[in-house]
Amino acid sequence: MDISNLVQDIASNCIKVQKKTFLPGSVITTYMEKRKQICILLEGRAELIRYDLKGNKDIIERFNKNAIFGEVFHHVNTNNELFVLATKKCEVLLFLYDDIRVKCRRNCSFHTSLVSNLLELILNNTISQNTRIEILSKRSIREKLLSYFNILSKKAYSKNIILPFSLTSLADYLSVDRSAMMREIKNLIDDGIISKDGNKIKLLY
Amino acid sequence: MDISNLVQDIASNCIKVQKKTFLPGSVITTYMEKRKQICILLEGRAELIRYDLKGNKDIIERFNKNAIFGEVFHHVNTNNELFVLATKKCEVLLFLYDDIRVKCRRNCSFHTSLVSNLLELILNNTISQNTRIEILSKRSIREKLLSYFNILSKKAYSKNIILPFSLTSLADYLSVDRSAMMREIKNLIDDGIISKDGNKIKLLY
DNA sequence: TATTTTCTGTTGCAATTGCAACATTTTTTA
DNA sequence: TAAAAAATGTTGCAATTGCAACAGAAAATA
Repeated sequence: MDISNLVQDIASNCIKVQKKTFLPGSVITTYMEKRKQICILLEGRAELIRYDLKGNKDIIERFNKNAIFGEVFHHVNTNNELFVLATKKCEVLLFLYDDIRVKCRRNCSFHTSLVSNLLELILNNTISQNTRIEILSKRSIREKLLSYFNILSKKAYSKNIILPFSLTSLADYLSVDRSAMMREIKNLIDDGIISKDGNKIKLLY
Repeated sequence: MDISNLVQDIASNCIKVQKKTFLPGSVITTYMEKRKQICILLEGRAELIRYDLKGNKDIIERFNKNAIFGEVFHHVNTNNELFVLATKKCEVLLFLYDDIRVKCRRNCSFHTSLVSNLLELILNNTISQNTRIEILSKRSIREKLLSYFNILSKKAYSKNIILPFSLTSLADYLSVDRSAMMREIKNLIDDGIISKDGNKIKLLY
């Protein structure tokens, strides 16, 4: 999908869509009840975070290019605020869901196209979410790892896969303790189920 | 959201949207690569299932009224087929994503409205998914339970909550062993954090 | 290039969890 | 309403996991 056309259109159209730049460390948005904001990350990297009761920083999600996020996608409560922080320089499209939904009824072609683009972005997001849920549903670290490796393998049409992020991030994604995950990876290697060279994994079954 | 208008419209319109009835036990759809089907459950109850390597029936998701599902939402592989089975009598709307996406560009008001409705359904689905992911991300059964109870409590604006499904289903939803969950619920009661009467839970903090 | 930060890898230990196997109660179905 | 099925509740035990605390390698930054 190409969002650049969309951005072009926006420049010459009516609804309240903002394009903004955020420097690393700055707050792109906060989620608070009933604002229904949608953001599209055109460029850069950001994190959805929350500070828990003990004051620990809790990274809930990481966003890369083409990610779509915002409070419309979350059940937000007043007493646990969520922030989106830029971790690299970000270009972001910001608008309100209601602006899209309501004005669409006027049958303006631009909005139709925006909704259609939106649909595609959200759909991609949904697929990733379903994948993650399926992995998180597994009961053991071993099953989580294998399930994740299988998905990567099928996407790549190969038994040789390259982890798209660091092992530390992988542990976050699988939502398990990193050292326990490392131990389990070692077990998988010892059991002859996989082999590993850096961030390259080979499935041996 | 009211989907009945949408269904009415469909009767008098052009795209290939089917409305079908399924009896309990029958297969509503199977997910196979690259068909991009979308289904909306107007009435009834269904389950997304898979048979794992050992032949165990694996319930991946449960669908109720207004649920939206279909292979567009999943990364599907040829060798692990997914089925949607009706568990009660179901009324289902079936169509292909591409039929919606492509014809929308012709700027027909019905399709615009369908896409807009679709957007809303998918958005609801995304919110549920994010909620579930947040819960599944917790490392212990206790945290999972509390996190889930909190969400229910905030939705209900009350410390008194009613579980929307059985404890057995709750264990499935949290993706933990049922007996271990029961034990942890007892611990929460013993520690004076919650009280419980049947499917009614009271948060004591 | 030197220094700081992040990432990888490892281990012991205690706590949590899944599993299996029950009895009992409630709900559904014939 | 009787019988079957599903849900609840409980427990011991073994396996898995998280946690803490390291050391060394690699990457990022000044």
